Amino acid sequence: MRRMIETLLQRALEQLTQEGVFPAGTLLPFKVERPREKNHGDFSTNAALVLSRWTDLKPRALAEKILLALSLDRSTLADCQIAGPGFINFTLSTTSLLGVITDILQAGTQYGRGSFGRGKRIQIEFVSANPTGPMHVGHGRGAIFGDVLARILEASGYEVLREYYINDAGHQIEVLGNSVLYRYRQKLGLDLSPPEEFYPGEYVGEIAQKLIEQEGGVWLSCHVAPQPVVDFAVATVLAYIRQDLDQLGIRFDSWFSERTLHREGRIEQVLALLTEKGLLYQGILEPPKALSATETEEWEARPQLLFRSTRFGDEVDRPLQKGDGQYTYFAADVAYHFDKAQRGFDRLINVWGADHGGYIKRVQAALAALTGKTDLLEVKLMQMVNLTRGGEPVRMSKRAGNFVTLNEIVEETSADAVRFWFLTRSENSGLDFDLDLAVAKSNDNPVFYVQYAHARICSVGRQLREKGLEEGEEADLSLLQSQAELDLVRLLGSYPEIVENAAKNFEPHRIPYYLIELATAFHTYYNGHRILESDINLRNARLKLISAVRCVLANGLGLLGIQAPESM
RNA sequence: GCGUUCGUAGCUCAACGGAUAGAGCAACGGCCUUCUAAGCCGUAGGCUACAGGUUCGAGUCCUGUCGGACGCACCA
Repeated sequence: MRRMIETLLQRALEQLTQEGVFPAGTLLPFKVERPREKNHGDFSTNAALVLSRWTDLKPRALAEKILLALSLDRSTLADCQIAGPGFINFTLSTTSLLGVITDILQAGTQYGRGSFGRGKRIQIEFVSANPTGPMHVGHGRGAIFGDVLARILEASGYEVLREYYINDAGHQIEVLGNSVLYRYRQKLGLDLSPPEEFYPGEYVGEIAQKLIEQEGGVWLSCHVAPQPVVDFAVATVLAYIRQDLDQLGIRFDSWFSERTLHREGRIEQVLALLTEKGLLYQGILEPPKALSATETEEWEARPQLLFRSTRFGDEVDRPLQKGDGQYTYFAADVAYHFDKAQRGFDRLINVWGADHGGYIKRVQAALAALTGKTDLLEVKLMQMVNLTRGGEPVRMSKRAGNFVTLNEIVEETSADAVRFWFLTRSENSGLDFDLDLAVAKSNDNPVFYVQYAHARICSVGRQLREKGLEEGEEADLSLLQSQAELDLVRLLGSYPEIVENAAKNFEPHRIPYYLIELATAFHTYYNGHRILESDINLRNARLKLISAVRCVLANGLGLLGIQAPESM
């Protein structure tokens, strides 16, 4: 419907160009959108406002001309008026408005799906939590965001690959291995002092126990974790992570191991490419400004292998090798992102925590250097989750082992509740998660409100059958005339645009907000109108309407990975 | 110090550069002999942190100030 109005306007503008109102060949941008205020019609365009600068006319005068040039079909567009500073507002005829009910019932689960992403491949990397411990709430936010974004993009026609980057190389992994080995030897009766660095969480002991059960005391005499122990530890932690993800209904298409980059010499390959381009050099970095005076004194200037990321907008050049000659995490990440680029995706999305914000420029610099493309990668930063209990902040530290795991939270509440809670904020605003509120399953979490609307509609269906009645195949929709009914229909009609906007802007939170609005409109309607009227025609028309509502609620909840219960 | 990001009702948050800035919670007052009251209706609550600028039009874009969060080699 919006497209139709756009086309109509386009034609009118072409005509006006021929008449000399606009200079020939000018680009004439304008927008058609649904006005917030409902007495501004069903659709509205800012064309006259935006385009008046190309003419001598005032916006309202130009709007007059556009209006005259429009060839309107009165059976679809009942009214068309100039309002405010020069908006042109379109009002649909009731027949055409009510038509969406039929559209929805025909399309079913397909309603709201779009095709603008068709033929494009998009990769989304998310979670990528280090396999050194269970997932915590912060990971959960990224996990849910990434999962829902993927679903929304798929619903828009994209081919989406969900990938998890496993940081299974580096110092942290050694620490994990040594932590497990320490517990393992302790459990087997050795009296030991803990290693200098180790993870204290309970899960470390569990892994050690499993190791004993599986392999007995073969590693008892080791002081440093041998590779098989490290591998065992990583594999077990990854299994925990998969469990947590399963519990939230999140799956990945691809698990990419950092270690393979090292093992297959991929880092050397990408460094060779950068060398060819003259972007590597041995240099000495300035001490960071953040250091205090004493820290600056301790700063050890040493030559390192550096990448000229400043040429691509980064603040300083970035080291690719550590003092001991090992590659930095960044070096592996350059190789990883080059690999992604070579896999031929049209777009890459990374979902990262806000604490990685300072990392974006250098990765984009690396991609720009290697591929020449500057807009291939989009990074969505998830702001921090502040965990509170009864309003008091809960301090979390992996080092101290006192963090609250994602698993605990999901168990205490539900996957649906956690999903909705996280999704009803835009990703770049901080998020407070109060354990007591979430556990209370109160109305503070509107997921129940939306689900309840769905359950209520299903309940009407049950009532209908209990009374031995049937929903008619055909219904006279023109009987739907009340304000509440038309409001509901308007909302139903806007759903596809909501999904499209969510996909285009990478903003999943638009869906839950829409669903709350739709549920509100439904609850209002339900309280004021009886569906199971004695008049069969009215009843059938209303049944069609609420079936359409049920369908959109189910589709929307489906996009969020949330259940649409038939009863509550 | 530099960078990123945020600042909207008492609280938690919405608002593709559009028209009179909206929800939920909390507060107050109503609605269950009828399809689920996990619901509905109403009242109250705002100089969108502050000051300039761009625009026909700014919570939204630009500059500055104030305040919070996150980050700033040799971790990942």
